[in-house]
Amino acid sequence: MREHRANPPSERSDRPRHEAVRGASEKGERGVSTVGIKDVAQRAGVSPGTVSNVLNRPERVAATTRARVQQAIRELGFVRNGSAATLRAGQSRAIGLVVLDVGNPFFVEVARGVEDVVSDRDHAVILCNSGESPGREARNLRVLAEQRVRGVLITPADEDLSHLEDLRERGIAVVLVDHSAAGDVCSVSVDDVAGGDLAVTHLLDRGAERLAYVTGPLGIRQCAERRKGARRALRTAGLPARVLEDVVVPEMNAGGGALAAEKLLAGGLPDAIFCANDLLALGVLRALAQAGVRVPDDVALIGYDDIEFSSAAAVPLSSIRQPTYQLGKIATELLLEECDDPSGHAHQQIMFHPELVIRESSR
Amino acid sequence: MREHRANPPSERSDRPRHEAVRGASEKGERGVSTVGIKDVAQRAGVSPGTVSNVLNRPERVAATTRARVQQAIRELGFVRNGSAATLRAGQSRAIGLVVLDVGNPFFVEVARGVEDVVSDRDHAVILCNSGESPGREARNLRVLAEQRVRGVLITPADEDLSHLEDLRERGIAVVLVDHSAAGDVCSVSVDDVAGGDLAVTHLLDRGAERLAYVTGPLGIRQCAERRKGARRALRTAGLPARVLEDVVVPEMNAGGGALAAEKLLAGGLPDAIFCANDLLALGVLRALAQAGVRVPDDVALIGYDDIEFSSAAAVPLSSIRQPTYQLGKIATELLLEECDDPSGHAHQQIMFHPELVIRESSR
DNA sequence: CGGCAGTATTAAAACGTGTCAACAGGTTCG
DNA sequence: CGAACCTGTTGACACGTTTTAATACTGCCG
Repeated sequence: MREHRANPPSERSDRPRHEAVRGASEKGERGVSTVGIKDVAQRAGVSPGTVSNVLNRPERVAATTRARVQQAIRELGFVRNGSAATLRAGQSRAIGLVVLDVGNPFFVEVARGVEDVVSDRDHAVILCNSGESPGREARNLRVLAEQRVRGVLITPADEDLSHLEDLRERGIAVVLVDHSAAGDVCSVSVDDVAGGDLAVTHLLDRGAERLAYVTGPLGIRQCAERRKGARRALRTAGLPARVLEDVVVPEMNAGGGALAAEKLLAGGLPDAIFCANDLLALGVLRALAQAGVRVPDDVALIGYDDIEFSSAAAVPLSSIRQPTYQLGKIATELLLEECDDPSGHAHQQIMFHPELVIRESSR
Repeated sequence: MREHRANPPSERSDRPRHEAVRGASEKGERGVSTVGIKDVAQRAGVSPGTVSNVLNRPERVAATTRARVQQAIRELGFVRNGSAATLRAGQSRAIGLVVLDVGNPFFVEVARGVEDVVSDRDHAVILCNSGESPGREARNLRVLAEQRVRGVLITPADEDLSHLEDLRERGIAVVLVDHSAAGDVCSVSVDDVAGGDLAVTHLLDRGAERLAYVTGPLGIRQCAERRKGARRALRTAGLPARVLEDVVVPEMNAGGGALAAEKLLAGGLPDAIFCANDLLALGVLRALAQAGVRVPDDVALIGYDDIEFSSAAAVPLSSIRQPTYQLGKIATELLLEECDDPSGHAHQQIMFHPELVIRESSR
């Protein structure tokens, strides 16, 4: 097992590849030489083309031949070289999924929906994390383009969708996830304005008079839309926008929530806090508890996404529930449909409706 | 934008590819034809080899030439075809990471460690989820082998490591994560026996006399080792093994925890419960609370992993903390070291020590 | 002015698969 | 009995990049 193939092996012209493979039937002595479709063909006594057919259109080859080839594949331990296949085909059997935060259970659930659909069609999914940074997002997209993925599911980190347009010009289908868009692209989303409205209306019903909205950067569409919904709720109730204070933090996780809570504690607490996601809310909750503030008695709190942990929190968290798994599932179906028939495909914008879940934190 | 390249286009022999690309300088009209290294070369007035050099060893080409090539790349919107590069090189610039559960914050944290190291060396990481199923694990490994990844980081779903041996015979390096192993492979793990001991010793110190161990399948090494540690703690305290009842559930998540709690409620509650991970513990906690059982007054509870949510739980959860991020980081460094110099590489087994974190749930 | 030591660039040969036109052998039909 | 057809199989080529050995160019010294 020497010399696994260091980077520049330089001279390796005269290795007797076939013999090495054939002679290694005792296994363990095989060495690192890869066995290719040709080796299989030789072993099975057919041409490489037939082996390729067995792999890709098994129905076109006679049952007995097929069996012989498959046995040769097993005996030699052949695994198809995906790069060569992709190169030849012009497309890989993979799609990309670019999310804002893999640490967020919301996206993990979306990913489950994606994977379930994709693996049925034996494709693979390449999961990328943009961390809400447009820079990382761009790098991820470049990698996906290099890999020649069939399509990309993405929750964009900002409103600039020009990178996506570039992808589509290259023939890579794109579906927006949790982000609605103008017209000429598929998208699957949840009505965030309605969600924001739902949350704040609930807090107002409960008697809140001074509110805070804890959020990530407003460049992120979800954050901006939920804010819009929140303000709509105020208008409906006949209240001025100034009763809702924005608290913007750079990261939408528990750390960001803690930071927001510090700011609020320093500046005077409101009656009620609406957080742009549950991670923020959990961070706020913990920081408030440490400061001796009682939820919901001193401050009511509501989050967004209804992740699993919310119901198990110190104070079970009210939240806005979204059909998360469905989001991933439908988006993937749309994407694959577009991949399979790009010309006959009509772009769709699908929008789900969110749902209010009331728990202890705002009771 | 018609006909993106449907599956069997059948006749497309005489398309004038070059012209199509060159003529599309107004962009938007470009069509789907891909621009390759040759197009760039032609545009910049150099040979394809030079373009390749600009991409891979910029220092070998004169500054003025380099600039011209880079401009051509921009103008044409060229992105390198990763498959072709991989095919030629025999290896892709990617490593695989196979985890038991992407939904588990423990593995998400490991993944962060991996990604931070890997992106410094501008490689990519392909994240796969085995869902604790050996079958899915095997499929994932096959995909990774097809992609010709440089190496694989894996938390095996069972004790059968033969698939990994196959990979290594193909020249794909393997490092075990959170799993220690015999001798001829690198591994990075945490002493699970010590962790189990720590947890149960703590519960015994607190006065527990009848215990339960809530765990996933004992085929998973972590579960088995933690159990071993738990029993060692009993022996040390001079107690018989039968005071610790095993409650095995199929999935190590909150749902599994709830299931375990039902069983315990039906069969008579113990004094103290040790869960093989925090997700299970959170599930147990919630189910107990619903049944009106108070933690820690009626039952003490301790989890494992110390994920972020544990401290924010309804009853803040005691747990066993592991250096999770480090686990991913060190494992990746080991893997890349082995990839870079397979012959001069000595396999190492690194083992960290876990730490007891006491919170409300066992106070 | 010839030759020399660099440096910059090129041409051509791989890498392993998928595709497609062509063909062999067999069967059915007129 | 030959023609038309069908099924299985074949060979050769193309996919886009990297790499290596060879070649062109540039000053520079003898």
